Parts: sequence; structure tokens; C-alpha cells
Amino acid sequence: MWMSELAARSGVPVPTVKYYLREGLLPPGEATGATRAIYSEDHVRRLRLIRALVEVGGLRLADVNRVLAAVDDSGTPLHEVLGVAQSAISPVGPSPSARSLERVDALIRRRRWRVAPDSVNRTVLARALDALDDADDALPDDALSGYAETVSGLAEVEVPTIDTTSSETAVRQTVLRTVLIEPVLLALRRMAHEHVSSRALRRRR
Amino acid sequence: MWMSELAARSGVPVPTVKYYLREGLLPPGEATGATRAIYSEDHVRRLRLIRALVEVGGLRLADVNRVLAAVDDSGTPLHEVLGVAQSAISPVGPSPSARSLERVDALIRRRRWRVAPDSVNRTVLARALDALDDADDALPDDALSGYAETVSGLAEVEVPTIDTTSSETAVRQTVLRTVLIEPVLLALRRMAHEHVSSRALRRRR
DNA sequence: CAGTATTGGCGAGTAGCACTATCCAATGTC
DNA sequence: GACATTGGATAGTGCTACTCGCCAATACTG
Repeated sequence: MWMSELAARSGVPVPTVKYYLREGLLPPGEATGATRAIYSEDHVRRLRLIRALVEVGGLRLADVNRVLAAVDDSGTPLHEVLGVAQSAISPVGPSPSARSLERVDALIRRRRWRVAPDSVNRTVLARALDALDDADDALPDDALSGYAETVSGLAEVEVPTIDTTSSETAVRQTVLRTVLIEPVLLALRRMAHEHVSSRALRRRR
Repeated sequence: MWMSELAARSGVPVPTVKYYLREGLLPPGEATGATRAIYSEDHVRRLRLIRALVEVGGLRLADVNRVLAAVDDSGTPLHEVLGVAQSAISPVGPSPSARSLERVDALIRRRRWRVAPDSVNRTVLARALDALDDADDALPDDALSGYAETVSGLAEVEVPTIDTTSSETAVRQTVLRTVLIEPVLLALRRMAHEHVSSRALRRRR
């Protein structure tokens, strides 16, 4: 198909498709002359994936690029790609307090989690704890442990469903699920809160 | 304290404090003359809260404004403020497909959840499901139900810990926890994934 | 085969956001 | 009385993600 059809099929305007080509987010089509190129079904899928990562995952294009590069590069081992992808999609910010970082490390030790010492998640979690402190609504240790228990259960169910027949599909699934399942979880949690608190209010009145 | 001290105490540069004052994110200090005003401990807290919402919650200033307005306005009933706050912090985007929206509604019926028909969370969830479809990694119904079950458990634990003695504190806590606990959950889930998949890889080799 | 439309490629322009810098006169402070 | 600081206002900056306009080459149309 030509670019106009690609644009129509993917719902992305032609100028934006051109822009993505320039930025290297979308591989070039097969040139059939100096001023024409044909695009495949893969291009449609890639475009839809980019839109999903941006609109639902909330990623910036630079991060989309790094995630896609990690997904495409089947050479790097899975756990490394995961690290790259996770650091690519983690917001940068000020360093966390030593106190919160120690809480995080204590949790990791308590659960005997194998978490890389340079994992961005340690820092991100510590900063989130700092933010709760600043908002005068510090998260108690037992609540933190409870959340850890819950997500452990989630991960035990989620990870085995990853298709590891090929390392490519495994990487793809792992990275995409990290980014795309998170909004699902958050939306569900907000709905559950809506339900529980409206029920509590009804009961009280 | 004067503005320079407020800036030092909160870690926000003076020009930025001025900017927040102009944007109405920070209430003005008490004027002590034409060119001077004093600021209180409340201002420090408010500034730290703004930074937490922006840096950890990832909110834009316009959304911070709406969240703070909802938090400050103790007149509106709690469940309404919650709705306002949730719609304020939900990203806007294209409408979801009818198919995904129907899946969401079926889930709500199945769980007998009391979710407002105009709740943004219905749309947000449906769009997230669309994104997974687009990425060729559709979420099966039983997985969706599993997530719903998990977050129900979370909400049952979380909601009762909210201090409902005053509607002001209740609103404040509800909104802040929605925004600030989410990064905690996500970081924990990513760590749990890191753990489970590194364990799985080690076992395999 | 003439005329029109479309294409890929490129440089430049735009809109929104979150600051950041500069200036000013009016005050405090030493 | 010299000097620094303050609040207020205006303008400018850097970044991101597009969006526009233009062009020559090419494809379709009658």
C-alpha cells in the first residue's frame, strides 16, 4: 500500500507518518522509484503500536524509540532488555532520600527479591515514598508490605503466561505488558475505589 | 517567612514560586506592604504537594490546579469530588471501541460494582484494552477478571483506612492516595516482575 | 500524450507547556 | 544614605510533537 492508505488504515495523518519515518520510529517502506514506496501490514501494526504506547502508555516518542529498539533487538538477553525498557519508561527526577531508599532495600531483603542494585525501580519507589511523606500521608511499613504481597501474587500469575518459545516474542510481550497492562490495573483500581467508597457512603447515610 | 525563605525551604526556585502564584497554584502570602508579603508553613506544604503531584504523579500543572481545587473545596460531596479529581487526572484521548466498552460494562455487571455510568474510568479502561488489541496481545476475559479480583481486595483494604472524621481530610486523602499510591504499586509490580522473570531465567539455564 | 493528482522527502513553522530571565519601583536593612 | 531584596509584570527559552508548505518526480486519466 502507499503512504496515504497506510495513514488511513492506521488512523495517523500523513504528515505524522512522515514525521515518524524521519524520527526512525517507523522503518522506511520499500522504494519502488525515486518518489514512491510501498508499505506493508507490518507498518500498520507498528503505527498502531506507537499510538498505543504514546496514548495509553503515556510514553514520549524518544522513549517509544528506545522501547521499540529493545523489542526489535533480539540479540540482547531478556532480563537486560527488561531493564533497558523499564529505565526507558521511568520518569527522571530528583534523587530519593536515603531513608526511603533504605526502606525499599529492607523490603527487597525481607521478600528475598532478586532485584538488580542499579534497577531504576528502587529509585522510583523510594521517590514515591518521599512524595507521600511530603504530602503528610506517609505509607506505613505494613501497608507497603501488603502491596508487595499483592503484586507478588500478580507477577507469579503474569510471568508464566509469557510466550517464551522465541526470545523475540518474549521480549515483545514483556515490554508491552509492562507498559500496557499498567493502565488497565490503575483503571480497575480506581473503579474498585469508586465502588467501595460509594458503598461505604450509602451505608453511612 | 519571605519568599526567598519559602523557596529555600521547599526546594523550588524563587521565579518558579512566583510563577505558581501567578497561575493560582499557590495562594498569595499575607501582604505587609506594597512590596512584601509573608508566607506560612502551609505554603511550604502546598509547594511540596505540588512538586509531588507533578514529579511523582506525573500531572500537568492544569491538572494539579483542578486536583487542588477539588481538595480545597470542602463543600462538594465526597464522591463527587472523587469523580472530578479522577477525571482531572485521566488522560484525554480517542474514544474507545464499542466492543471494549461492552467488555468493561460486562465486567462491572459481573462484579456488581457501583460505578457511575459517566465515570471516566470506564473509558480509560476500554481504551487500554483497545491498545492491547492493537498490540496483538489482547487481554483474555479471565485475566481481566483476575485483575479485577486483585484490585477489589486492594480497595477493600485501602478505603477503610481513609480518615472520614472530616470531609476535607477524606477528600484530601482519597485524591492524594489515588495519585501518589499508583506509582508505588507500579514500581512494586515492576520489581516483582524483575524478580520472577530473573528467577525463571536462572532456573532455565 | 497532455493535464492533473499524488508521492516521498525536506526545511521551516507552530502550539502547548513549564519554566526562566530581566526589569522595575518600592521597600527593608545595615 | 548605600545597598540588597521584594513583589509584580513582561518577555523569552527550551523542549516536544507535530503540521505546513514546497518541490520535482512520477502515476493515473481522458
